Formats: sequence, C-alpha cells, structure tokens
Amino acid sequence: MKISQFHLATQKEVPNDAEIVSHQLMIRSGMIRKLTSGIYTWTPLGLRVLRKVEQVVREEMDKAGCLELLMPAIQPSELWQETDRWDAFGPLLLKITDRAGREFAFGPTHEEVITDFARAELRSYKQLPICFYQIQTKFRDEIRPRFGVMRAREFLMKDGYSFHMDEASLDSFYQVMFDAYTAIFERLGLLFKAVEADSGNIGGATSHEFHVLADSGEDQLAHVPDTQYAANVERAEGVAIGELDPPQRDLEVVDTPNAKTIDDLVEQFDQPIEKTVKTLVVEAHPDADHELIALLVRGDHELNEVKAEKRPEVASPLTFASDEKIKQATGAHPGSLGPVNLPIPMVVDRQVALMSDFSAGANVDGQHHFGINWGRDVALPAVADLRKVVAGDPAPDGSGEIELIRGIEVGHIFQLGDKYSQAMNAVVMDENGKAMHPLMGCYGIGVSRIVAAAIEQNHDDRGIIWPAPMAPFQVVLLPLNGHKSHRVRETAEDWYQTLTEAGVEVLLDDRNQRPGVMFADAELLGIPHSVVLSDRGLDQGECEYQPRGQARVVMPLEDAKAHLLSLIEH
RNA sequence: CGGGGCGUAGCGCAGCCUGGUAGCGCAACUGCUUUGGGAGCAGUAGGUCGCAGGUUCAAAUCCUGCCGCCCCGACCA
Repeated sequence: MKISQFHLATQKEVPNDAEIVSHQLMIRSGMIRKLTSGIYTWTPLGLRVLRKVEQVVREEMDKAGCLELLMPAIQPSELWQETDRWDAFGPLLLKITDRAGREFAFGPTHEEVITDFARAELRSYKQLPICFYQIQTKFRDEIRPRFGVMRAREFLMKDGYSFHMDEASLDSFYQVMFDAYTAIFERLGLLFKAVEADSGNIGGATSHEFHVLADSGEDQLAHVPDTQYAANVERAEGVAIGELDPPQRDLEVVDTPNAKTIDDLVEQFDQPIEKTVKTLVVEAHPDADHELIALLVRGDHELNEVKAEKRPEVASPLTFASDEKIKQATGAHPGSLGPVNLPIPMVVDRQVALMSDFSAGANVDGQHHFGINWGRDVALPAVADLRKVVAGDPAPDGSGEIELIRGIEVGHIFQLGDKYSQAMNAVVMDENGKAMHPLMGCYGIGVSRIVAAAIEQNHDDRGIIWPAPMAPFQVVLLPLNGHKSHRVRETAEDWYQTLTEAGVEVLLDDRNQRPGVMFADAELLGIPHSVVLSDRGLDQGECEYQPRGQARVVMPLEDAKAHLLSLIEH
C-alpha cells in the first residue's frame, strides 16, 4: 500500500476524553473514530488489525473442530423470555421495537439463539459433540463505556457454543477450547495468562478467563510464578495461616473515644494490625430472619465482595448497610462494632477464626474489646472464605506464595451444563432412544478488545509496537526526499514491487514529507520493520533497517531486502 | 442510576464573572522557500457559540428547561 493511495489519518493531539494509552494511540494513529458514546468506526488502518486478530481466532477455532456460522444480531424478545433473561439481563440489554410493536434485543450474547438453533437442528446423539461459533458484533448498553474499544458498547466478539451428551465429553472439549485459546494468544504474540475465574451471571461451574497482562489492566490476578496456580482475585481462595493459640489475655473493655477505624486503633493503642478485626455490616438475603448480617475480616485484610455475595445469607447484589440501620440494630456506629455481644448474625473469615487475643469494637460507641478469644468470650460463628487474597499469601494448592499482577480480560470459557437446553427444552435422543438435554459449553473472545489490550501491553512513548501477527503492515519503506531524488524514489518503488509481489505487506511512504514526519508516523503506527532509503545511503550501497522498538542499523541494500523477504517464510 | 464536570471551527482551548465587532494553537487549502526527527514566510477558507424558551434596545455571556459528552462507583469480551 502506498500512503498516497491510502487513508492515513494520524494526528499529534488527542481528544481530551482518551484516558488510557491504547485509546490515545488508536485515535492518534487513526485506527478508530468515535461515532457516539461507546460506538466506534474502524478506519481502513484499524480494520486491517482487527481482521488479523479475527483471522487468527477463526483459524484456531476451525483447527479445534468448531464450525463457523453467523447468527442475527437482532433477536426477538420471546427467546429471552424463555430463559427469563429478558428482565434478568437488566439495562445492559438494548431493547428495540419494530413497527408492529414487537420487541427485540440487539444481541449482547447468543445463548438463546444458539440453543434455539440447536433444538431445531440437533436430534440425535450421533450429531454430538458439536461446536458452533461466530464472530459477530454485539451490543451491551454498558453503564459507563470507556477506554475506547476496550470497554465499548458495540464490540466484536467471537462466541462459541458446544453441545455434549455427558460430562466427560464436555470436560474433554473444554480442554480442547482451553488449548485453542492458548494457541490463539500465543500466535498473536501476546503475553497472557489463563486464570480460574468466577463464572458471573452466565452460570455454570468450571470457568477460566484469559488475560492479556498489562499494568493498566482492570483485573487483578493472583498467581504463583512458574507454577500452574493462577486465579482472578475475585475468585482466588484465601487460605488461613497458622493455628489457633490458646488465650493469653483477659477480655477487657477499653475506652477508645477517638478510634473510629482500624488505623486509629493501631496507632492510638499500639495494637498489632494482625490482632484486630474489622466488622462489616451488609444487607441479609431477603429470605433470612435477620435484616442485616455482619462479615468479619482481619484488620489488614479486605472483604472480597464477590465471595461475600455468594453466601446464601447475604443479599445479592452486595449492599453495605446504612449507618442508621447499623445504629438501630446494634446500638453503635460502624466504627465501634465487634463480635462480642453483637445482636446480629455473623460470618467470619477463615483467618479470623484462627485469631486469639484480638481487638474489635465493643458495640458501644467509643469502646473496644481487647483480648477477645473465640469460645471463651463469644461462640465461633459460621466460618467462610471472605477475604481478598494479598501478595505473599500461600496458594490454596500449596504451590507457593501468591503474587498479584494485572490483566485485561480478553477471553472467557465456561461450562454451562444444561441451564439453557433445559430452559429452552432443547433435546436430543440418546442411544436408548431417550430424550435428554445436551450439556453446553460457552467460549468467548473479545476480538476488538484484544486490539486495545495488545497496544496496552506493547507501546512506547513514540507509539504502538505491534506484535508482527497483528500489525497492519509488516514493513514500512521511508524514502527520504523521494520527490527530489529519482534514485531514491525508484529504489523505493522497486523494493515496494518486489516485496509486495512476494507477499510481504508493505507500506510505502510516498508523501512529500520531511523526514521527521515520516519517522514519527512510522513509529506511531508501530509497523514492525522500517527501512530508510536515502541518497546518502545509496551512495554506499546501504540502507538503514530498524525493527520497531530497537536500534537502527546500517545494512547493505541486498541484505536488508533479503531479510525483509525472509519475513514471509514461516 | 448516584456523585462531579464540560458543551465556542476537524482537534485542543480562551472569551462568559462585569451583556455590545467570536478569537488563539494545531490540522486543512494556495504560493514560495525548506528537506535526516512532527519546517518557515505570506495568504485563504472554515462557526445556527449543544437545543429550546425567557430577560434585555442588545445574549456565547444572565435565567429556566431539555439534550449530549466526559470523569468517579456497581457491570463485562
């Protein structure tokens, strides 16, 4: 491609709404343009990258034995009513009405449509297992779209759905998908990590997320380097450390008029923070006999809200109780709560259950208990894993110490079981002629998000540094002063022809631009290989070759050309 | 949805408090010069000042309502 024939639309300045580096670089390089909140046009440049990602995903899915189809983006409300998700999916679902007043949704996901397809198409166990997938535009009316295509409302997703006769088949196919995803992210040249995940509201038991690692990632991941253990912190199991020591101290009530937080307690009364307990009060589940429930974690630990919400006695979504409600129920304000004489039910974190001689609020404003011991001073209530793991915690599988890193979720695989086949009555005949609901798996990849995540992981202060498999072009030719020098221009043209015919994706900067502009654009675009052709170099039979992100080296012309040609031989 | 902020040229912003000719930088266009790190000079073009109503002789500016966008939180590929 010659730039003169292309639509190159780089810019120096960024709109003030572009917060993160990938969004800024996508705007500056001219890959995307915003139409309205959370909705973007992919320019010819950006689309080249998007298509690269899409094609890698497609090839690996095909290789894994999946079959591509294309389902409608617009889906009738009736299907969603069958699974009760028309209302349950909430405001994320974009609803539209046709001229006859019939209701539709712009698909945020396609479980309903694929299950409807399956119940019409699949009749016999002989057709299973089978996996269908599509690469489709989805729409989720996100409460707050942000970060460009990283969290857009309209986005491109690969979603796949498999159907199985039994658990064993689902399990083994799940592994096939796990391996396919691994292959996809390896081929794309991204640093990534597969982690155990919470399955969220899509349902199902086993679930893994695939994360592109980047410091700016929104998700925290717990892992033990060089081992199998990796989990999203939302899900990472907290292991209690140590043993329960016998009481050493007596229970005492201490006046603590100025201690409203754990930090106050630690500072003013010289309590080790590991000997303090935080009491958090949340709304109880509507079916419970109390209105509120207390959750206790060690002073220096944080409540894991996802874990807490999963407790049957806790309301979902997790809602912290108001100060008034707490005061009404306990007689004290939130800063003075503790387990002894607490009139509402509690659940304590595993670590808290192993604490002795600890301090906590006395459920009287301005007073704390010191020297609390379970059993002696208060019965040990229900124990659960409630806390967020921290760096240095032992991994639950005993593999070592947990380290926390950040990632961007780009893929998620689930075992759905028969949730949808049951709800929508999709059945196939088994060997005995008996109807059964096939088990399903569901496998998503955020195709457009991968593009942003890749930039987030691979850039410098000059621009993008594409992993070669995602780059819009492999080579950029920079003929300096090509408009003045026939020799430079013709050499560039010649290389352009040769490389293009050989199948290398070449961008030729044939604009009459000053060198600085050409260099800056080439770096901003992140093209993996650049070659500078100039009169000065040609005099010596040389050019300058630069892999993006590395130093520029002078090379004989023929060596450089041979090197570029070798790029396609793999 | 709750809390905060902003809508003035394609982009970034000033002007608004204290009403009276709409401005700057970048980008664009023309010409000349320049050509190894986002050039210089000269010139040109581009605006229903988010929308509607109100106050006023007069509104980008003051008042009311609406719309849009952005930031912080819950949600997610």
